[in-house]
Amino acid sequence: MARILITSAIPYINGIKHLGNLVGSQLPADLYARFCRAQGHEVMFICATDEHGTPAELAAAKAGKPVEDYCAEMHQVQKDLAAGFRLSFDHFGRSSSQRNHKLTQHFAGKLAENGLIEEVSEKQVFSIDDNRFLPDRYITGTCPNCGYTAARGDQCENCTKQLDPTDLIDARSSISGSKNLEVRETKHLYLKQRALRDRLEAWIDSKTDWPILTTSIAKKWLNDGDGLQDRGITRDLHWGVPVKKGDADWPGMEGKVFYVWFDAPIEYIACTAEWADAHAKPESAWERWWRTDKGASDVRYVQFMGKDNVPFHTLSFPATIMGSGEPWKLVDYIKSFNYLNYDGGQFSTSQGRGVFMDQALSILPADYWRWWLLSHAPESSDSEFTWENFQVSVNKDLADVLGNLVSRVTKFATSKFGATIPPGGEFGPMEAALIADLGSRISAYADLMHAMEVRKAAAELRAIWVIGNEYLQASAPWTVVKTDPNRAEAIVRLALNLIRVYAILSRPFIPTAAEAMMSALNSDDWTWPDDISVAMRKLPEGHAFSVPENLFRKITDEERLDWQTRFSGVRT
RNA sequence: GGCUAGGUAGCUCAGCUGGUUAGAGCACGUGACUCAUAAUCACGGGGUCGGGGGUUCGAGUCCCCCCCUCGCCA
Repeated sequence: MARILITSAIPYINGIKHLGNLVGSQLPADLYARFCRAQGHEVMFICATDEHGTPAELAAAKAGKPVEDYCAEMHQVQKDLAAGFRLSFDHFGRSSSQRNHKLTQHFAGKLAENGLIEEVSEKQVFSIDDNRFLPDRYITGTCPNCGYTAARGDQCENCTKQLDPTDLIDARSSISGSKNLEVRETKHLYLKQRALRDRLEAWIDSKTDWPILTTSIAKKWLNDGDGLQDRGITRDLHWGVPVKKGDADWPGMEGKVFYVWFDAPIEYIACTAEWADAHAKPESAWERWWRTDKGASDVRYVQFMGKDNVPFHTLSFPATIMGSGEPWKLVDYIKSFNYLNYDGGQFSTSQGRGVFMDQALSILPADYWRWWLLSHAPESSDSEFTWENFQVSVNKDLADVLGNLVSRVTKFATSKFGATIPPGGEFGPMEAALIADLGSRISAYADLMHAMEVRKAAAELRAIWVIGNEYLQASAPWTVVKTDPNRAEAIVRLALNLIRVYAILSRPFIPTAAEAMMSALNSDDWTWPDDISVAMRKLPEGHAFSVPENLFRKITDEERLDWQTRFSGVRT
């Protein structure tokens, strides 16, 4: 039994995530976590909300709420949606937790001790009416280059020229519109990533088993232009982790907070501590996952994320860990995803385009989405959601191939032999062939799941479902029963056992349906079928079972057309 | 403009270091079956592997040029 630490990129607190966000990290991470648990491994599966930063402050202001209240509410919303999608986090924490405050301050203190923090004075635009410094992109004005009147402080979107906020003509705050701005001097902390560049590169180079998508992005940042740059890790904001050096105050940094991208990945660790707190466990309970000097040396740490998050996880966060000089666990494997597009364009949170998690659950149960999203996960390239494809996949794979199989087996068995496992006959050559085929396919499936080949694993699972139908068609118990009832009983006994095995194999993808199957078979034995021959004889003769409700219903053309129209426009 | 990844049957995609008649699922056609959610199973039609050169006994698979899509960056 191995110990596996799994983290999903933490979703930003601001708003409900769309299906593209879901399939890019949380959902495949859940698939892997469920698979590892099913195989009997010890798993710690962590996710949280990423709560700090300007967008959260602005969203709270727009909602007319204190930012603390806004974040607490949105955290609960996201937590409920995660539960709705059956995401099996061991803990769903918050980057605003006290645990994360302490740990973030701790890391900053260690980095300072090791000479990796530099204090830099810089000039930034301060909005007197907003009583805050403005990040460059929250300053609007007229572009001096092309005259575009809505240019941002960092770049003109019209002529793409890079700008400095002070270049803008008629600059104003995009928060309040106020032109009452002035340039003020402010001091910030920089993490000297350059000093860690060679160590980071050596570490990346040692990861020969990582996907090219991951390492190429990291190397680009290490080598492009002047190479890896030092990075500001503080901001002049109110909402965030106050800048401290461990437990001590940081002279000159009063009233400032750490930058959201500094504290967010640290939340992976802090969240595990939150988990321990929530379960009244001692410090050692979470430290054994993260501290290699306290039991984590045998932990395999896997991160899931969209490709846009790769630089932060391959460079920034490792720089924090390495720079601390303490024996924290570094990531062992990064599984990154491309983007899911929506009906010919992109999913867009800001434009409200596509299907969002709450909307998805309001029209169909989680399993339907989980199956489609995972079996079409954007692994090798971007992939595309279309309603036609969704309808066809759900109807064919879930309703016809799997759902109907469960239905035909349980109904036939009940009508001919009653609602117990029939005792007659023996398994013959057909059964032996099926069991042998099943054994090699399950082994292939497990290998793909272990390798996190999500699409291929889904295809293999589907193929495993199909051989159940093939077997039934070939053995034809509905014909055999007329002349040789004992033989028919053996066939049915095998088919019923097969459904229990399918429940185990399918649970990582479609947990709700899998549990319905297991429950219909009146069993609670989720042991992975390493010995398939034993697993196929698990349900004893006379064991009672029931006919479940249809596991999946079909999506009608009318529904598909309705949804297509309903979700074509902008979310309101 | 630079960089990444792609462009393979109507659709969604597999095809590791080049090697027998290019594969899967869906869709389509024919047949079988009737236990089942008009489900299932078998068989079949269909592709000059974006275009053009080149290397090789042999290229979807390597090299060069061009075209197109997507993303990142400047």
